[in-house]
Amino acid sequence: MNSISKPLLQWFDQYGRHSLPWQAPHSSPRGGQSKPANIYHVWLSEVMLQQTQVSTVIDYFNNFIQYFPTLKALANASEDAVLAQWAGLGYYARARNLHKTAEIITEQFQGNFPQEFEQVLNLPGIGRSTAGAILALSYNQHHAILDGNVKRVLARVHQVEGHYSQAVTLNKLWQLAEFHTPNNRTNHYTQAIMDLGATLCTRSRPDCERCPISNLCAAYQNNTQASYPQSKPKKKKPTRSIAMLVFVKNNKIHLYKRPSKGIWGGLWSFVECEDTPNNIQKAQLTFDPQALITQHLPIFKHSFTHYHLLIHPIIISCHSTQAEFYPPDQLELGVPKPVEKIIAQIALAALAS
DNA sequence: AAGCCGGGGCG
DNA sequence: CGCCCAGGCTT
Repeated sequence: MNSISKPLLQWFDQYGRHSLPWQAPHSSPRGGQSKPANIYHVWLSEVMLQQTQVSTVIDYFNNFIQYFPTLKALANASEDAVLAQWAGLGYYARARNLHKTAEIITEQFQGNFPQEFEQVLNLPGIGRSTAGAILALSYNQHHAILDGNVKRVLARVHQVEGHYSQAVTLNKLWQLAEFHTPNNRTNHYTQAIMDLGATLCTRSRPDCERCPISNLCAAYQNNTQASYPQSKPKKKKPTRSIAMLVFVKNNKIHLYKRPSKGIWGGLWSFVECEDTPNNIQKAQLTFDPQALITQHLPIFKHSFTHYHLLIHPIIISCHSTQAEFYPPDQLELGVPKPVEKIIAQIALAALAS
């Protein structure tokens, strides 16, 4: 069996992505880099890029390193300050683990990012693929990665049967990933196979005519590109309905910090309950017996990977509660996207009145 | 092995 | 509307 690494590396030198914000500047195509990669940047980008597309990450990455220029700065920040810059990116456990890892590295590794695979793998939020990517991209260590791009490329090259949510398929893909990863230029190869997946070997309409490894690709030879990777067995998504109670007092709104476990963990949100009159009344009275509903905003839908959420925002004015209230126009707290949406609507309504 | 965890973009 | 994205953690 032939490795795809040689033609892939050759293609990468000319057509790969060499100027992403987290890549070392002036990385020369062949033979090493004039400047070493900043492992803090590589680590941060790898975490941000988990289940998130490059185009989405770029702005968040640039903003994040403005606020937290170094690993030390990140470790010294509060979790809320980190979450505030992560808000909108999703999968908030990533941000909490990022912050925790910065603290661990500061305390246990004297502030230096570990260079041993097992140590990196043990850090929270870093699994097998991310650990391999960090060490390969930063130090040219010989490790395989297996992200969405690599899975798709290898599934096509080898016509791998089954979906990678099944352990058998995943193991096969890891074996193939390790087989193809070369001993030399592992850093460039790692970038190259991701670039190939992102720019040519795309999910729909792959550009096989420009692909440097089409002569090694079983799917191309058999014209079965559309059948790989095989699609995931689908399941129906349930729908839930909640009310978000926007308690207002002196032009400020009440928010509470959600528990780290569960949806929007660690972010700040409105009091919520099941969207029924009884539950709403109960929640309202519990918060403040004197509270009065002043407005119902239209119900809108927010979808997750595994369920749909119908959100019914209700504006409630109150007076006699001791709870914390915050000025909506200068929040320094991370809030979920739907909360941000509701706050924007309130601001508009206030402007109109 | 399966479920959970966001938000956006695309066909 | 369904699918997937530079996945990892929990159950």
